[in-house]
Amino acid sequence: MSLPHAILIALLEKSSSGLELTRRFDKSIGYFWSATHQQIYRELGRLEREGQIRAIPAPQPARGKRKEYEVLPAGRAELIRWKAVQDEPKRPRDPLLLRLRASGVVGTEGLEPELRRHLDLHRAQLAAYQEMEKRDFAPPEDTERGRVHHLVLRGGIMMESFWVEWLGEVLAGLPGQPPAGDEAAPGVDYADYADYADEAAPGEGEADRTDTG
Amino acid sequence: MSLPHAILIALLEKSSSGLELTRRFDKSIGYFWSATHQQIYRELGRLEREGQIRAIPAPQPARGKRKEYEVLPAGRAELIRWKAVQDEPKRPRDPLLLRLRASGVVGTEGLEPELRRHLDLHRAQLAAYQEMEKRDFAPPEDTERGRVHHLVLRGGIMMESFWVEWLGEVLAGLPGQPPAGDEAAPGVDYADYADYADEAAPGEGEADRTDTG
DNA sequence: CGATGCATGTAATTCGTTACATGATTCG
DNA sequence: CGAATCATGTAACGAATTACATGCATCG
Repeated sequence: MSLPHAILIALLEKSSSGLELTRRFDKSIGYFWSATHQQIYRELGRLEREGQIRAIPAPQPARGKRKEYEVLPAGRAELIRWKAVQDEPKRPRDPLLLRLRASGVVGTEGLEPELRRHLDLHRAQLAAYQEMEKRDFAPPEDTERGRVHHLVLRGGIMMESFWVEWLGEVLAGLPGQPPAGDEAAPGVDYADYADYADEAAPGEGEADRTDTG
Repeated sequence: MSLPHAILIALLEKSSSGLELTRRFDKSIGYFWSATHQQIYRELGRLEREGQIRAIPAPQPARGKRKEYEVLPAGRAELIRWKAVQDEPKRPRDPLLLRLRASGVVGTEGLEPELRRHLDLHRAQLAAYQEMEKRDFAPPEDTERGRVHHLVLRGGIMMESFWVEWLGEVLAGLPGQPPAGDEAAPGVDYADYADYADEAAPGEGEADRTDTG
């Protein structure tokens, strides 16, 4: 539940209207926390009701009219509180990895173009980040915020590098049919293999479970 | 919307009961697609109603009794269809990155222990994956499924390596206060800076878009 | 004054999370 | 028998996604 905090951060960096926030969530902030305008308006309403932000009074407020929000002391306090909260790293949930794994049971047909497409997208995003780094972050960082933003951008760069590298490895390793043999290699049973990989638990080597063996 | 497909994959690899699936989703499959038993039971019900899977007939079915599911032809067909579907890479949504960015506006106090904790967790996960790789995947891969599982595991390894590397960089760069100066460096305005970083859009510099990739 | 784009919202649905409920099995 | 454990579920809620609705501003 971090969307309200993402909004507080964005507003502390610069007071904005709902649509401006939406635009900013398509750029820098959105590079690691995305949100649609519907989510944003809903949260803005909630945060205002709770007294964490307020709409800067306008001369003639009206429905379809621009409304700029700023963070109130309660909002800043909430963000400081939340900043130090502990929370477990979430397991990734990536459909592409799932599609790859599906290839293990129903074949790889049709997957390769999608892998290539993603590789291109990640390459482009990586190039964009590197361009930003070159342009916006010169070596001697002189503000706390500058250092932090640079570290976050480094995260984006390294994350995209990971994708580019891994997708390259997959594309190199996937279409390579077995050098001379067939699909079903001798002596290996599919179901057993699945069992094997599933049961190979990482740190549980000491406990010897007698029931399943 | 990939949970049903994750379940189809798991069941094709090995027919299982709901609880067995839950356990398997804590291991290999869960390393890139997590699910709780409540989600799993709900989906199993839905998939069965839709004729994609069936419960293997038991001698005496009863409520609290083990029920094993297997995939029906319709389910396999659906998985084959879904496997080739195009879909955009999702933007990451990571609270830790958000907390780091929050440090840019409300200070870094209290964040460092959390960063260290995550670093340790990712180091442990990386070690576990590397152990699995060493144990389960010898160089000459002889089945399609073996190759695929290995590539997926490589993804896990490289992803965890990314975290370890990046968190190391953050911990090295974060607490380093400005060598001799103060928080607010001369000549830099916070609001302008935020604006600057936000407006630095990636793909819009058509003028001199030097091809870096 | 009507069309277009900008800006702010509502509604419906689906997916994920948390808490709880109940039946079966095993073991002392 | 009763407690602990395994196994299968229900219910309620919150967050995210998708589709739709409405009001203002400008320009011809």
